[in-house]
Amino acid sequence: MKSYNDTTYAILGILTTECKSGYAIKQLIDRSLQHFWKISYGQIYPTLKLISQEGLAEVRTSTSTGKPDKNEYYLTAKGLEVLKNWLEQPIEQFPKERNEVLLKLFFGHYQSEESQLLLLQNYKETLEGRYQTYVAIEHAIHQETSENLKYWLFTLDYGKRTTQATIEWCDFTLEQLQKEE
Amino acid sequence: MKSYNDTTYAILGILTTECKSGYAIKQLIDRSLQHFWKISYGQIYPTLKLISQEGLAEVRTSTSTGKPDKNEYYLTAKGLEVLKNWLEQPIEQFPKERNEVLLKLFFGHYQSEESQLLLLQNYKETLEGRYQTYVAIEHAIHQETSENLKYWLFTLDYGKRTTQATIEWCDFTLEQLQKEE
DNA sequence: CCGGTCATGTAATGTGTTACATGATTAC
DNA sequence: GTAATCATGTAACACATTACATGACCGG
Repeated sequence: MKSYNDTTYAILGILTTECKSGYAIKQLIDRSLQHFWKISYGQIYPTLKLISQEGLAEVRTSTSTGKPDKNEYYLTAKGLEVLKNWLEQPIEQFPKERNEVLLKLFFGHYQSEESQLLLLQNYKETLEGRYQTYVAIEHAIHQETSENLKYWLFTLDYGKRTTQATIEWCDFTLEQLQKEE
Repeated sequence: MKSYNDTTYAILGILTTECKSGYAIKQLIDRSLQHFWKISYGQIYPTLKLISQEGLAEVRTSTSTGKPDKNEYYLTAKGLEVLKNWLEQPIEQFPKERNEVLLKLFFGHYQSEESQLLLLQNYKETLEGRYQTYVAIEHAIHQETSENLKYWLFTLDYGKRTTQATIEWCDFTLEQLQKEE
């Protein structure tokens, strides 16, 4: 079976939900998957074009008053098959992040103490904001009765746990840095 | 001040250590920074060329018997200044990872149970291996008396804490998945 | 009338990976 | 002899970001 990149599979997966237009896909990712996936319009629209060219989805243009026209993509049987096949494949390369905060801290010897503290304080604030977002999403989707709910909660739990651990690391590291002053 | 990409700053930072050749840089990153940074030779060698062209480092070729020649790059005053300047700049965009495991789990409704379990079990094993690596590095560098030691331990602590939290999430999620069978 | 949201798309650029090419030495 | 480590580099390709371009509607 022909293989595509992860961006394509992500979009294919989202097309199984209520989100069927480029704009809606961007929104869903930014609002609900932002802690483990990101995407730009520059990827979405060309990929949607590819998906329909490959016969993985059908385009239907829907018009509604008061809003611009939108192109909605509906998965075909072939599209669903490609998605399911990808889901069954093992992952060869487990994710390796690239974290600029850690990179700067690694070279902390050449950095001023103010910058070190500011770096970690800002990171911590960002993480606390994220944590609150996860809690808010959790409450919001708990109402739903989708088949997907269970899995969505798993990914939220991942976000909460790793964010919490990182916040604790920030606290500990800040403490260590301030102790020596 | 002219700005460069993070890869360039990462290399500039490493040139402050004992690692001064392309090969040594690759080794250091793969062995000690692998939980928050990664790089390929296809980035290293062109970037080193850029760094010397910009006058941020000087190249000296060292010959030793039994080994190929190597090009060693020594930071110039300008190079150190550029590095320090970057370290003082705040981070605008805090890291957002892209995690294929979570992406697949998010679409778990379309995945077989075996695949779900295998995905998480493999992920967990990988994480446990990583954790052991961090512990090993921690022991290895504890001997050193470098000025950098403190900061290196902070980044290792980050690795350990977030990996541990993710392992616990794997356990919890696996339990939930198996409960329903 | 201005900013926000809805909506689609392209082009240029930036960044990263992979495959290829080369070749010496060392240890088994 | 053959695999591993040391060592450098390029070219093709894959992938992602950003800026640009367009335009309607709605609320204040």
